Amino acid sequence: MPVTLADVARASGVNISTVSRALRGTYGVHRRTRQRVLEAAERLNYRPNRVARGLATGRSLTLGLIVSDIRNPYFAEVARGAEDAACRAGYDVVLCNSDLDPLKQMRYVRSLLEKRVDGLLMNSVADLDRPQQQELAGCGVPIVLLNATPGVQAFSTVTGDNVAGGRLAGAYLAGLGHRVIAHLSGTRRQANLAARARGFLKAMQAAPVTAAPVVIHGEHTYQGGYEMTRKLLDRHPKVTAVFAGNDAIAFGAIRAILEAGRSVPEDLSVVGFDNLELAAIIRPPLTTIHQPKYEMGQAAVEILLRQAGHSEPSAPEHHVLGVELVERQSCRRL
Amino acid sequence: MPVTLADVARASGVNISTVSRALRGTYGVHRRTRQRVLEAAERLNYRPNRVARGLATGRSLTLGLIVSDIRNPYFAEVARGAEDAACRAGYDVVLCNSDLDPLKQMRYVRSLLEKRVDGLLMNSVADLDRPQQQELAGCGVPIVLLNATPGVQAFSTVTGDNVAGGRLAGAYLAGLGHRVIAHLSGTRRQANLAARARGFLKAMQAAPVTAAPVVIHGEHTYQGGYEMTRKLLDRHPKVTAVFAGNDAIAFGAIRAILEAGRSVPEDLSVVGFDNLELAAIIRPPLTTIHQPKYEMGQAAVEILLRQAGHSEPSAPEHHVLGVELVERQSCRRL
DNA sequence: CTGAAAGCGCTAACAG
DNA sequence: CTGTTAGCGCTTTCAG
Repeated sequence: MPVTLADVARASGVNISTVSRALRGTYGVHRRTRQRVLEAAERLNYRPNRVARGLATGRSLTLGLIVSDIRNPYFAEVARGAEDAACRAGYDVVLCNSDLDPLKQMRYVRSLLEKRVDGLLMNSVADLDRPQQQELAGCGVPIVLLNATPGVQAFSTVTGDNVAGGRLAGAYLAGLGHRVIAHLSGTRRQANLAARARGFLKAMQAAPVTAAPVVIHGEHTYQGGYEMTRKLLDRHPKVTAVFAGNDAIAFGAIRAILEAGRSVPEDLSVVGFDNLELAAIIRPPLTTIHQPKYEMGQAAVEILLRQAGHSEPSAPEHHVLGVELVERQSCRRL
Repeated sequence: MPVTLADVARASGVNISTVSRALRGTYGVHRRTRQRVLEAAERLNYRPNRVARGLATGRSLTLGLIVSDIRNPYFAEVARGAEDAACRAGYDVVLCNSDLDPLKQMRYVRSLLEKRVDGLLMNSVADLDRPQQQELAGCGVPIVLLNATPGVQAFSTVTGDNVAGGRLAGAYLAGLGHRVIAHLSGTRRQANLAARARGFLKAMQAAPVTAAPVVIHGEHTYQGGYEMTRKLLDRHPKVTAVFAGNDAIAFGAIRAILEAGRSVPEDLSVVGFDNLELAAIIRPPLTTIHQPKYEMGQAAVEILLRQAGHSEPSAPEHHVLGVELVERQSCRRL
């Protein structure tokens, strides 16, 4: 049904391969024949079949994006950056939600490879076991990992500067005069949250804090933040400031603080991490570490595109993007 | 480099077409030969090339999803529902962000068609001109539209019951004893917001309201809600309740109300529409009309899948999914 | 039940 | 500059 190269060739009285060349404008083709071809293609409303082209060239002009859940605004932002960059280069991206389930993750990877994607963008693969990681490493297409510790794996990585961010948050709070500061982190296996904690602790060492900082671990979610904070209020009444490992935790923390009849920032200062859109909207507006999510998606795709050309697996690239503190109204000077 | 059907055929001593049949389990193949083939495939770690298969069969097992912006939590939720349903059926979905720009939208459509997607899921095409809509209608793959008025176009549609939702909101507020109620809507061209307004007005007619309801139009965003509400507070001081066309507008409204030194729900009740996750988190928790976003994505994909089989264009299907009022704490009885 | 062979629509040498 | 000719890897008649 759809019109093919052969149809255009027939209509313009030249050979099919001439049509191919004329349409793509690679080789020299006589101006007049090219003209004829273009007209015929236009008239017949010719649309190249990218599947066929993909088979012939071995490149699908498609990238795979595996995130845990696109409903997480963090990943939505990354996805948008990735999609824009891909689109600009003529690529498109197929979206997969893994829910952080290793099996689901591998199923998607295999499926994408069968589709011959030219590159794979996924969040950290820390939850994959050795053989699975091996399989990935040897799959033949470039892979870039989001929020993975650079250099640990054989893959390229793009991440925000978590250590610097943690340090920034800690130093800011200390600079405001706080002396008893708590940190609400995620589960210990979350590499990026661990890095934020590390940075924070480093800042604490350099600061005139009176007590060793309290660090609480839990789920890195709104709910988790809520629960950690209830525990905190209960057990550590002297704390005057808290640094949350991410904004979701911070939102939960604020909720818990308000519910306990105390107020932010009068009684307790809080700073988050990520700078989700919501951070500016919530009351009080949240002071937080901005992570360039859109740019991270973008950077990841650019790496992929750069490496997709080479048939030899290229050396992994590692980008760590700068973060900055966005001051709003959830902290006060002591 | 990758192993092909021919490799497996060679390794198992049968013809390539036998391998093809054995692997897919369509036709009868002797159990023993099938066994041999499967073993060889396993041993060589054979992975079918879906591009090649797509070229041969004419089906790509891929769906296109065009939304205005995946960062909009509404679409993220729809996308997730769509992706889950697609995945379940062995399809995958490529994500496109159109920013509601008609040109971008058409570019994506063409690109997806070149890729031979088996179906297209996109938000309303109201902003496309006639020829563009024609092009879509004749493109040869099933299309389902989100939030488009059912039956107006030649396409299938999936939408929430906007009229019922608007009516629900209006009746609820009236039932609470409010007599002067305002509605904050979007631009007039937004068909779904217009439908919500219609439902609301209908409820107002049936209610013992004293004044004709105030309807304000503006941007259907947080910012828009903020601005409409400032105008409202300024010009219509007697209003005691407002129905916002969507949650984003409602959030902006609440913000404006609080900033004006008044409180929700003590001074002013507000109800939203959509039931974004955020609605439960914000203070005060927002009473709103729940729209089954995940299910809408799912339903849309199911239509697509059903129609993708038939070579003849199937008759458009229209699903309007029920909505319900979720009562939280942003409204009070008068 | 299995093999041979003809494509799917396009690209890419290789000749002219 | 243009035509010929092989494929890309898989499915699908059509014979056997």
